[in-house]
Amino acid sequence: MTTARRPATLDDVARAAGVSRSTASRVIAGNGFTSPVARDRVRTAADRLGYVPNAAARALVRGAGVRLLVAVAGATPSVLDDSYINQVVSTSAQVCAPYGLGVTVEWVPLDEPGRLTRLADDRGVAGLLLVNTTDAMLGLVPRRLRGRTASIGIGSASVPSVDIDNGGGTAAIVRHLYATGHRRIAMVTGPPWLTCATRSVEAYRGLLRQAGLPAREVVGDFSAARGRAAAREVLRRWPDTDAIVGISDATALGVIGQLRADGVQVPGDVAVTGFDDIPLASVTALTTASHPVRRIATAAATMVLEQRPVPPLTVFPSALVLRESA
Amino acid sequence: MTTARRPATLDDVARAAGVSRSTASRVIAGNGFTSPVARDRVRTAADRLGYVPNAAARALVRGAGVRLLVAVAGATPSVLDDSYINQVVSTSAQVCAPYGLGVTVEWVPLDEPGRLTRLADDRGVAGLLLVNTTDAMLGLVPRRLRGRTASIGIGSASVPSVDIDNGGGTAAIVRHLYATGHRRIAMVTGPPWLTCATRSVEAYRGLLRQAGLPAREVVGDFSAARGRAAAREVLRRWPDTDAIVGISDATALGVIGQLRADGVQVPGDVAVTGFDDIPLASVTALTTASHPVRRIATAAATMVLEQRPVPPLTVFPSALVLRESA
DNA sequence: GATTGTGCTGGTAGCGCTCCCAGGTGTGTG
DNA sequence: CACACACCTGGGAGCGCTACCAGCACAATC
Repeated sequence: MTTARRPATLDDVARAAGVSRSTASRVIAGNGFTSPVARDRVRTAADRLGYVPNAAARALVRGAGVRLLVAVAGATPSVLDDSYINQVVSTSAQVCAPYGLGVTVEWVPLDEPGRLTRLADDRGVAGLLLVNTTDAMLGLVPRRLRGRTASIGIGSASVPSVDIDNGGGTAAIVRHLYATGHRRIAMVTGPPWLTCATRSVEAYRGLLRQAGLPAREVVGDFSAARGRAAAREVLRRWPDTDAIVGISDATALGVIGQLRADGVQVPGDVAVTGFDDIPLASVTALTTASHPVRRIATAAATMVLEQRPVPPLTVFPSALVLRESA
Repeated sequence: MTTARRPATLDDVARAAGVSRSTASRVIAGNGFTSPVARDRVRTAADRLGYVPNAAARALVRGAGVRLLVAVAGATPSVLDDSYINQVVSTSAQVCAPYGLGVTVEWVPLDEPGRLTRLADDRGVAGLLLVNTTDAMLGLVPRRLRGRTASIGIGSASVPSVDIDNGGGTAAIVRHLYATGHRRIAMVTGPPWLTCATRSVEAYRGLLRQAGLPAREVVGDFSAARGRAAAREVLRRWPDTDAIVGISDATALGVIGQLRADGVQVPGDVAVTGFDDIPLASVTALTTASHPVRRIATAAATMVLEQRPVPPLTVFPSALVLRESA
């Protein structure tokens, strides 16, 4: 409305409201004593001038930082292209917006966890979101950011974390396969250094051991491409396999693509399951387990932004989603 | 290595290097005259102290802003959940990281483009990335941010834009269908208000008209769910359809899912094509056109960050990707 | 009436940085 | 030898904001 050549500052607001800058600051920031009269006048003036607090100035004086750093561990920088990571970043950005904070993603090489320290030492970093967290990273969070850090996908005492119940989800899947008569169940796993992936594998192993069945594992990396190759490897090593558990939906879709290309019927000859329940899973009729990434990311980002002191570990349940591939 | 209780400031660096703060600033920021000796001493001191410039202070004095705003137009806030948007946000965040800038996403309702002004008026906003841009939005970019704005997916004189060649990609697909003998070609379109989606539709219409064939259009929205419903509608209205062009891969996969569920052979009875070449397209053997979202987003974000004055419109070519669905 | 609160206000010192300006050197030109 | 002009430096102001502190009024208490 106002033809603001120069955007309004707190001084402008204070002058327009006929109070001091201090009072205006108190009203806007909402701390300290203010009379109803002053409150009202400052608010009106601010509205009229279209005043928007300057995030940089506020951050500077508060020593607060202006962005959330999403630090993703991985073997190569290409982890950042992953759709899971994309969702975490995008969701965090949504959560941060109302706080006037931005989001930044960075890759932390597996063999150089120290990179985390360097990245997080930037005073512009207001909080830390650890993804694909390794144990090494937990010890490298700068003291300044303790209490402003959360991890997605690892259980830890030092840093609050939020995760899906990988073990539970995988167990439900394996139980379902067993219940439907499968006895020669293979798994395409995730990278072994990833705690959350490991939990799935452990659930798989545990259940098979309990049933007196041998495990058949091929290492994967969540990708569809690796899933294709892994499918071949599984059938080469154990040709009588009648079910393949994928660590992710992408993996499973890769497996299915390869099997069908090789003339193997799914689920006729081999049942295949995924994990994540991505939108395409319903279209491709994939049996999978739910993985509400956005809810997880929202919970984690909120933990950081609000400095929730209490819940050290939040676990979202994973529900079995039955479709046709198994 | 230094036990930095308090993080190093430029003053600390200057003191350690034995120069004034001004000189240190010049060396770090890399502008103004500095002697090789001073440069070296300052750099060494900065390294030793682990100095990282304070983004907030820098932004404050430069009047610069601390984050890139990705503004996405759409009917509902759920556009922000879209995987395409996720990729744009995530890629932008990667591009912004080295600049010390964060990223924020916000939804601009179709029926309230003015929201854009309010969001962009925040002084913390250093640049603007418009996605799913409508004409109304172009006029609402605050003056302060002209020249710090780019649009993904619209051709416009007022704002530099970068986009995929939707028309060319779709034309290549339609030509391929025609060349392989299809004459009753339907299309599941995108939302009509979206310029970039419209270009695809126009290419489709133009080519059919040229060939003397009637257009068969059903409105979609890029989603797989809508694709399923649209497939039904196409076959209900034009039962003899022998090819369906999807506006996106998700749409196409939805179409395929529904067709197969209804006992229609793909590509035997009906050929189906997508657009985007998402990772799963190769797994599902979908014929499609490439759409390098990350390269597009990188180009757009870079335009904003570096204030490229020159290229008003960058168009990435879209290549036909032949697979088995058509 | 003196004293202690309680509620509110304005002045002011910075947060860490950049940038302008006034100066300092040293080298070349009239 | 004066002068211009390059290159380089330090001093200092100030970006917009918050937080601290002193101070004022008014009421409640002794």
